[in-house]
Amino acid sequence: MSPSTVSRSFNHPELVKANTRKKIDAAVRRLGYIRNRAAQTIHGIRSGTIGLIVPTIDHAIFAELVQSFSDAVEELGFTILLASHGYSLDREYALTRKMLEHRVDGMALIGIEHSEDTYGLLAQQSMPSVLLWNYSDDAPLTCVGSDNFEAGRLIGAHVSGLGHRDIATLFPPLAGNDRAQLRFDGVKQALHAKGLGVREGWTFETPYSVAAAKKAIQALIATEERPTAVICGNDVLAWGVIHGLMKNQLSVPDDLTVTGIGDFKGSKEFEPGLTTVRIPARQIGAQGAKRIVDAIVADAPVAMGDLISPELVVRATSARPRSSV
Amino acid sequence: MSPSTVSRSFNHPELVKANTRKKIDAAVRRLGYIRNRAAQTIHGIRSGTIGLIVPTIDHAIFAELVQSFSDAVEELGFTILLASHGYSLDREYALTRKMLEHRVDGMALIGIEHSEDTYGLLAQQSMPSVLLWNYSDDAPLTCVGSDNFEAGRLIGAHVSGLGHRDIATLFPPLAGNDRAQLRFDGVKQALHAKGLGVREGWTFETPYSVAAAKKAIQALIATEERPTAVICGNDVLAWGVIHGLMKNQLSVPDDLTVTGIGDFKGSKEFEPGLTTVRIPARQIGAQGAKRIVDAIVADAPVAMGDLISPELVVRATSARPRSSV
DNA sequence: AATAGTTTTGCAAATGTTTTCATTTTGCCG
DNA sequence: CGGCAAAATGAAAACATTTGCAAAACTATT
Repeated sequence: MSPSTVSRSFNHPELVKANTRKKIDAAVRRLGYIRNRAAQTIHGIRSGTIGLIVPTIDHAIFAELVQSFSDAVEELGFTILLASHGYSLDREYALTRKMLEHRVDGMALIGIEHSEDTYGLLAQQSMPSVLLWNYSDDAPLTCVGSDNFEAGRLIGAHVSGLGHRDIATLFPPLAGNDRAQLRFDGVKQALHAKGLGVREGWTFETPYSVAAAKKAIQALIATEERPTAVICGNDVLAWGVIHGLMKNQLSVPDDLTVTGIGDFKGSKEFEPGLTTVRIPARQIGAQGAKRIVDAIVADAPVAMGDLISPELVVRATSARPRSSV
Repeated sequence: MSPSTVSRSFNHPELVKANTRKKIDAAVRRLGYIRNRAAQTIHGIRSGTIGLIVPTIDHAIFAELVQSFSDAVEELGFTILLASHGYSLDREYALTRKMLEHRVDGMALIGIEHSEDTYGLLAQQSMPSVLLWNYSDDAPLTCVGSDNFEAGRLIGAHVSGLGHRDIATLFPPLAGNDRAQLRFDGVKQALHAKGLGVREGWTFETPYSVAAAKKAIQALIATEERPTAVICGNDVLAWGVIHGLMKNQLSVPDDLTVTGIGDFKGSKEFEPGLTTVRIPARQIGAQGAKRIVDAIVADAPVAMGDLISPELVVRATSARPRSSV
């Protein structure tokens, strides 16, 4: 009947007599009582929330990641505080602060590049944190993700290995986006290894959308010289390119090879099936969730990260260039 | 220097001397102090969080909705507590409870169909709430969304108006999904109005994925008789159908008319452009956020809902059936 | 029936903040 | 420079809960 007993009945039921517990349960139901986690939280008890800040939820990639992360985290009894920063690392800092005010038990961010302030904040509050999506051995925090440089390298090697020499690239804006930057670097390295470079004027940067990519490729093919291959920074851009080419009666891969990175849902089923590099979003989300929750409940520093290897997936949008056949 | 002054300096800066405020700010920075919203919350002060529960984040539609809702809500100073129930209304109830324990200031749910318990809980806690995505005049709570029945009717009328008689439908599972159910009802009504029915054995239900739709349509066209049109419950299924047909060298719309519902990002740019019904997810998200925040800050019951009309978008995947040309 | 032990319950302090009220400080005017 | 109002600060109560400790209520043993 006293608050203490009610509290115990919720948190340590074995300490209260079955009979009292029953009475309490009845009263709780009758009054529609819902316990106040905010009041628990100020006792240093875990809030049961984990902050997740992504650049955007709008894109296929992150949606899949958020979903799997959220599933895994809920499974383990936590709830997600979600926010998106629209590729602004300053905004990311502000959002991180806000989540700390809410006393989240842990934080997950996308990528390894973050503002000094953000890193400082997390360290200073000794907040269990994990970086998702990209992996690097020397990241300042535990990370669970793929090697985006390697992903770029794989696709660059594949395309150049097919004999392409005139290669264009289409990437989302690289600033403040280490994932895209690393992929791009990987592509360049693979081409250099074959003595190739990306031609000046054939490296395009467009917003992350089918529409933008479609427009960009149509501008490109309207010019005199055409590349024989277009390496895209992700699958959405590749879809846009393919549709742009279809629109102009150009055939993939006969006229141009087009590749993506990511292997988003649907990329396999599309016709023609997209050649890409698989970055398993679901696995990253699930594994990342496990890591952070482990760190929280064990109250131990977050353990080593996980490298989830990217994997080349050759389907039907890449082929030898026509001239070289 | 006393807690009271610090508190005032944060919440009513005009009440503290500029000089003291400066000292406090310095100390705050030096110590890395972050104020504890949980402790504020127990004073009946708003928590600054809004609960959003969706069936899944994984699909294009909801991702877009979540993004726009989240953007609008952040703009207004709130943070989102996000969870997904995987189309289980019981799970939705449990998640709602959890969010109430976290003392969210408001709740947003998808669709109008929810468990008795969920509605009871929200009413009993007099929690400001809004239902997103679907609109109905006699919903138990304010809703901001489109008229999904009308969406179905529009596309049904369009397809039958083109002269199609042999029409198949491909929908996601209807149980516990009022949006899909209403669309389907709308399609049926439009066909009945023309004296048509959906043929027994030509109403398909598949999971919500390109892969599943592709598989389903390939099974269908392998049979003797083929429909001349396939009405899909959403754009993702339509994409799957189109790719399935392409795979089998069938042409859209020459061999079959294929339509979607939703007008997802990309549907316009895909080749051929998808005929569909636009349900403006961004607008719904933004408007829904506005409604709920208004209700929270005004401390008034959530006002009337908003009907955001669906709109037929005829592109290149629908045409008169060949036989009737 | 008294004792000892065990189980169950309640009391009180503590948590980090806000707010009301009272007290102190400041600034101004004569 | 004294007095007074206004401005700034602090002390204390309040919020909903948890927890250590003590009291109370049982149970079992003699």
